[in-house]
Amino acid sequence: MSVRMTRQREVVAAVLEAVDGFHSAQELYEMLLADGERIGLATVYRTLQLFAENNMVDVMRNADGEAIYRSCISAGEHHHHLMCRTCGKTIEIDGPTVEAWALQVGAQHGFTEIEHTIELYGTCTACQRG
Amino acid sequence: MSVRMTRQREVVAAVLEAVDGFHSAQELYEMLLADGERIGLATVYRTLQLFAENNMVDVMRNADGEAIYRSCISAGEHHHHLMCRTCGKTIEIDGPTVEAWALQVGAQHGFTEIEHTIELYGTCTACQRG
DNA sequence: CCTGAGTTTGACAATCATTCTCAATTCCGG
DNA sequence: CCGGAATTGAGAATGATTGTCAAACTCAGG
Repeated sequence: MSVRMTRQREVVAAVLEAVDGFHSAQELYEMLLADGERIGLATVYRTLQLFAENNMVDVMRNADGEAIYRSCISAGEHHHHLMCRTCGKTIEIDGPTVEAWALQVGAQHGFTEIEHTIELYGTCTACQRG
Repeated sequence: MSVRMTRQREVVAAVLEAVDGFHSAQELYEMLLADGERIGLATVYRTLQLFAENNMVDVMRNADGEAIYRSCISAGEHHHHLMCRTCGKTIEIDGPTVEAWALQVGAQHGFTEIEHTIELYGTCTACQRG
C-alpha cells in the first residue's frame, strides 16, 4: 500500500529532470541504459504511470497516440502545451480563459466533473526560417 | 491516384452512419462482420484513414490512445467534443472563444500555423444518478 | 460491352507500445 | 537485523496498427 523509494524510481525521476521536452517511456528507458543504469522496461512504464498518477509528471500523447512524459515544471499545477511541430520545442501555458470556457460548456450540457485536454501545435519562430 | 468507390468503402461509410458515437476500427470491423459483410481488417483501417484525411469522419483518441472514429456530423467543420466518461455519450461543440484564444497564445510565442486539439470529459446528467 | 492499367483488397506476417506473470529481490518499520 | 509487503525484471502475452504482395476489382476509353 505504501509507496517506497527505490533506486529505479530515483533514476527515472533524474532523467526526467535532466532532459528537456517530452519523451516516451521507450526513449527514457534507452537513455537510462545508455547511462549505464540497470532497470527493466516494465519498471520504467510502471514508474512513469505512478508519477503521472501523482501529478509528478506531465503526460500527453503524440500524434501516434503514444504516451509521452515530461517532468512537471509547474509541479501539480494544471496547464497546457504549445508544441512546435517541427523541432518539438514545447512551451507551457495556462489559460484561465479556456478553463472557464470548458466549465461553462460542460455545465450547459448538464455535465459535471469536467476535465479537459488542450494541446496547441504550431511552427516556432526558429523553424519558420529555413 | 484517383480514389475509387468500392463495396468495402461503401459499407464502412454505412456503419459509420448507422451507429452513434465514436468507435475504434476494431469495433467497426466486428460490426461489419456481424452484419455479414466480407471485409478485411486492414481494409477497415485503410478506409478509416482515407476518410479521416478527407475530413469525412471525426477522429479522436480515447484514454488508451486508440484512434476512434465517427461520421462527421458537421462535415468538414472544425469542432470539439464533450464526452461522458461513464457512458461515452458525446456531444459536438464548437468554440469561437477557444479558437481565438489558441491563435492568440500561439502568436504571443511567435508560433504560426496554429492547430489544436481540445477534448472535454465529464459525467453526463444520466450518469450522475446511480 | 470488353479491356487494360492502375487501385484496392485481404490474409497473414511483422511491428511496436504496453501490460502481465511470478519468482526473486529490495525496502523499511519495528 | 527481520519479516512481510512492495517492487523489480525477464520474457511472454496482448492488442492495435501497419506492411506485403499476389489476386480481384474499377472505370475510363475504345
